[in-house]
Amino acid sequence: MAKATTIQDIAKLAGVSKSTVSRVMNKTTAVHPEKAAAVIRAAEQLGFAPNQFARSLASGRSMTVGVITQNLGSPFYDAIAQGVIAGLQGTGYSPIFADGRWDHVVEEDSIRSLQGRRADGILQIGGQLRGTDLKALCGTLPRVTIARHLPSVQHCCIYVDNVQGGFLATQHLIRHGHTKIAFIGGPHHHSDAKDRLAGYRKALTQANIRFTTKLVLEGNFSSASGHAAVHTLLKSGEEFTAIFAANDATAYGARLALDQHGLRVPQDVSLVGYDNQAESAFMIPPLTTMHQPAHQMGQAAAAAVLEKIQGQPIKSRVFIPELRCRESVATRT
Amino acid sequence: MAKATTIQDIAKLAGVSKSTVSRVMNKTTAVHPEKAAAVIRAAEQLGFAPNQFARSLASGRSMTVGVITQNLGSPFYDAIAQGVIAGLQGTGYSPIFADGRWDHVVEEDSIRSLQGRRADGILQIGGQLRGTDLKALCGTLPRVTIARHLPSVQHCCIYVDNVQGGFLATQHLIRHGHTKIAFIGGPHHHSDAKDRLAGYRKALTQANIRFTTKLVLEGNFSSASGHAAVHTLLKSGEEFTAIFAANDATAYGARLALDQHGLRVPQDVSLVGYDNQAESAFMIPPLTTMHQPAHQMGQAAAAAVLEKIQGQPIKSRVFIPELRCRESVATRT
DNA sequence: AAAGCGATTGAAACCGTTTTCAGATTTATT
DNA sequence: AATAAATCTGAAAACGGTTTCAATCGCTTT
Repeated sequence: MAKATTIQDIAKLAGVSKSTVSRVMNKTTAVHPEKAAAVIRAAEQLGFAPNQFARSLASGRSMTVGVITQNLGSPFYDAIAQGVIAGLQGTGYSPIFADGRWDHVVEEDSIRSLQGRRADGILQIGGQLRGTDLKALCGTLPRVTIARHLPSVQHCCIYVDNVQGGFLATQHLIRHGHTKIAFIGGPHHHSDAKDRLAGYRKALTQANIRFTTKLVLEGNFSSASGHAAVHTLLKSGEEFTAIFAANDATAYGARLALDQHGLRVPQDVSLVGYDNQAESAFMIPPLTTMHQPAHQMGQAAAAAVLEKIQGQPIKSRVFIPELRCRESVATRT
Repeated sequence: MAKATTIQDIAKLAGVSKSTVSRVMNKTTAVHPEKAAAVIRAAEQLGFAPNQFARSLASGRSMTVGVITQNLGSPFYDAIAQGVIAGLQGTGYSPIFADGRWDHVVEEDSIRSLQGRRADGILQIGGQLRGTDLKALCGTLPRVTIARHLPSVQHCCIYVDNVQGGFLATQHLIRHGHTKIAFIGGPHHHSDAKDRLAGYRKALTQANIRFTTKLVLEGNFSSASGHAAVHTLLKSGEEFTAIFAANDATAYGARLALDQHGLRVPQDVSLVGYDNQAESAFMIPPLTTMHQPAHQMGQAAAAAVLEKIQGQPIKSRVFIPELRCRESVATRT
């Protein structure tokens, strides 16, 4: 490969020293305007792209932030990742991704690898590692966690209040006259799913509706699990007039199963999802769902980690999900 | 931050020279087993994580491949990106992403930035840059393009045959007795959209069905555009019994618009999409669509660029999309 | 006119590896 | 036993920047 042009080449062409070129590129010290111009001209002429490795090695800063993702491919997490990318745009910092696959071990490896690449900060999207482990692993490396709340005060988390989200969704159904509301959740151990369930129970309690485990089904955030859950529910014979699904994908599956059993939405069964996935507005009928500002959270987290890298103290931030009313909920008469 | 341990520290602790430590770490030359053991012990004791920057700077290889994405957030491209990640897993190479946003200028900047990070290879997903520009920009840097066909022989492309895809989708409708088939495409200048349209026309021609521009609508791959297109189509008064949408998102929008006009799918209008997005299997009715092996393409591309980095010659590869028959197409009687 | 000061500048050290080169030690070959 | 070949090893030179340090220059201040 044609050897890349270096700072040295530019120095020669512009008739100055390496140091001066470096100063022009980084604006760290004033240089004579005339020489600066010459340097810039030379750089353009040679198509100079500074070697980030050399730069990082010398300066000790890598100008990257490590992003630990889990299951890419899920709309909510994808949107966060895109928010992170957007938030880093134009800051001089580049994201470098490592996948944790919701697995302690893989996640730890990923962090190690990011450390090897000397990331200046860590952005953790979801994940399994407890706060203390994370702390032990990263030391004082600036880090912020997205979409997860770690109780450690030291740790900055940008997350949404899932209890409140579950509460609002359920309350919406209750306000439309529903009392027999099924909940299709996520895996029992998943904290988001647990929180949404807690919100569901809270709304029930507040409305003096008796909670019954017969109306809560376990899913795994997939459409297939929503589909299966509705079959199970119908077979159980338990009555219900509404379903709150722990995410939109689950709601899609539930919707299809209802249709296959001849139940109409919303006339026979009302349906509320969670995530406000792009497709939801075009479902039949358009799905009422909880909107989470995922993109915005990603951006906020990017900004936060940058501040932290600059040594500023930052605080955790919690977002409140919002109800998006569409047409999948009907009033129970 | 506590200064990271270096190869030098290990050398001192193990009583050997830096060179020897390096050799042990990389297994480049045999070293006396006893010394090697001492080095390994020392490394573990100190929790050594080699500085990738220094390593890359010295060796000239970065062990990264630059991935240029366009609009992240679209299922097809996302799936490719995930395939790339999967394909790189365990190879020692890490992906580093840069977004091109379907914009010449941004894309060029992204490539520059990747060059600054001294990526060993470039993986371009979609994009605008013509082959020649790309070549001028990257020089001999190994690169492969995904989901786009650049005619330059020198260039390796991993793509799907969109003409064939459009043909198969349309043929499927024709075989079910449809002759008045509308096509909701993408932007006129988008090559995927153009190719799918070409396939549509080819199928029509082969079946001796007259092509009319009144049945082709311009969309932009969004659900909203599909929704709008159906409104336009219905208002135009042009008869049709089937719709072929250039992607699934467009099909969702079309589906909703049909529903809002009291038209049933598939009884009144048959519908075929393109992409086989995860949600499509759970639409009402489940959507018949063209499946593209996106994940597989991403993996293939990752493997290809790795081979190219190792100096092996590689060739372009074209995938054929497959029809996934579900329930959105009915036989016209 | 001597001294002091700020603005510029280049030389050289340094960042943590890899890699080349040559020397030292062993082992194999005649 | 002498020589050649193979095996290990450390010193030192890259790699391409940043940063410290001291020096130079042109002015301003006593």
